Amino acid sequence: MTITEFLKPDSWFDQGAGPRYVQLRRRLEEAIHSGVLPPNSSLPPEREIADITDLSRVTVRKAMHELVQQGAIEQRQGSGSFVRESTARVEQSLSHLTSFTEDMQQRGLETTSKWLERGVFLPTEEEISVLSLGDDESVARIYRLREAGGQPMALERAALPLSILPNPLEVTTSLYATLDQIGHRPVRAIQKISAINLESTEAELLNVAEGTAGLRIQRLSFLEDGRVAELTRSLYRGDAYDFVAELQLSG
Amino acid sequence: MTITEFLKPDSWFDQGAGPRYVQLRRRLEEAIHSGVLPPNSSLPPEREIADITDLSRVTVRKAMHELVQQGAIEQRQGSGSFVRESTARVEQSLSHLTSFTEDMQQRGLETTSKWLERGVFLPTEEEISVLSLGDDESVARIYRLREAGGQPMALERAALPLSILPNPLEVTTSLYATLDQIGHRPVRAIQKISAINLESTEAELLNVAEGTAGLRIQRLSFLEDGRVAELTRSLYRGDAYDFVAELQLSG
DNA sequence: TAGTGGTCTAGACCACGGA
DNA sequence: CCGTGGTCTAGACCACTAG
Repeated sequence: MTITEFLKPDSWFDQGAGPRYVQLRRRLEEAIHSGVLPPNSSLPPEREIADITDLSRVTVRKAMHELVQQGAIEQRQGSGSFVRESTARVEQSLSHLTSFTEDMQQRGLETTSKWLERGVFLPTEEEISVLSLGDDESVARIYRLREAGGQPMALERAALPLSILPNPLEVTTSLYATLDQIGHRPVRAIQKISAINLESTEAELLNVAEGTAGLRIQRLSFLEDGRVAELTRSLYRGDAYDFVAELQLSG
Repeated sequence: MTITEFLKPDSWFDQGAGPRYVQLRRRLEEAIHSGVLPPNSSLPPEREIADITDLSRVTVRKAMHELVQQGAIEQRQGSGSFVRESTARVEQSLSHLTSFTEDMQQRGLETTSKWLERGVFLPTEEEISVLSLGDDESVARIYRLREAGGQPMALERAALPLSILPNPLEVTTSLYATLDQIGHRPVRAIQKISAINLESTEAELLNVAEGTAGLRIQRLSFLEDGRVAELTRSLYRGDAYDFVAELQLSG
């Protein structure tokens, strides 16, 4: 069964069964799940789908846009539309304070970082108050794209007082390993997790479609002596990450 | 400054500064953040915006669709487009096992439930294995839309062995309160959190746009004696919920 | 250079909501 | 009833990719 045959509208298109783009999207989902369109295979060009199904290209695009947003397919300008391989999900604990690099190493995944910003900067109002910075105290900032197993996984933007991390350029792979070396490894953190639709810039860096759901995480971590060590805001790919927490009945 | 003046394209539209729908979306975001369009105010009709900006309605719709997806505005067929009130975010702990109802009560929010399914059913394969059901053992299922302070907050689908909850119809508000009464309150749980784009059915129930980011949570909870008490899959509104976890350095 | 997805238009009809 | 958003079309041009 070729996809061209599979899309011939006589067999599935039902006048009056809801919007046509919804029906087409469902049909394409079926094709993917049934194996008519295996992972990494290419879909017919939009114009051809429009032709086969007797729909306009705008309508076809609307159906495909939803699949892109779901993460089911990927569109590359000038090249075509392709079924995405479902990426293996990675789990991260929400009770143990671990380092991304160390965490991934334990799973046997290579990690790399693309540096987007790294250095010493004038702090924002928020950083001054959250990190308890003194007057004229600068802040170390590290902004990077973290990848594991060749896949972009998260955007991480960390801010630390210079008293904790005097030289941000020392950080090459693991921030926590660097902090450990200079005796400033955090022992406790508060983390806030929410879901957002990724905006275009971020989505592009993470190699997902604009509007894809991601996890936004704000972490505030503390040294043993109670000093704030780090304020980090991260965006994780929703399709690649699960956070796992263990809960106890509160006394 | 009226919104009509604010949208006159002479002042902001820049030929060659990216797609027009992006420029229009940005301009509308500005209008909302600057107060030209206060919360709950109505936007001009799509056709009128198209007229003012000298764009086609399709392009205007594309810009507005993104705002809908961001949760910035809301469109009501036959009525119009409106600026959404930013809903206060609710925080839920990821270290203490609490009940939704009790949690909200503590914040002074009234909770209500819309029952979508409640009763005794034949278990799925997954339920049999996860809940350790015996042959011919049925399962109690509770599926409901949870609201707090008049706002839909989450969709919750719980499955419990009948040995834990013999009569699901007893559950009127708080599942955990009911379990407490019959001596089956869970003391521990494992929770898995991920981000997804909400599909149309779910989005509609939660009163957000299709494709909006939501938090998917799977919770497996246990009684004191180690028996599995409950398998719950929930979808939380991403714009209304933050999950908060406290992390410790793992030994 | 040919073929792909990305953007954009003008115009049509439908479905729903409120006066 | 009218005005709103929702769906849909045919056709155009641009931007990018690959052979």
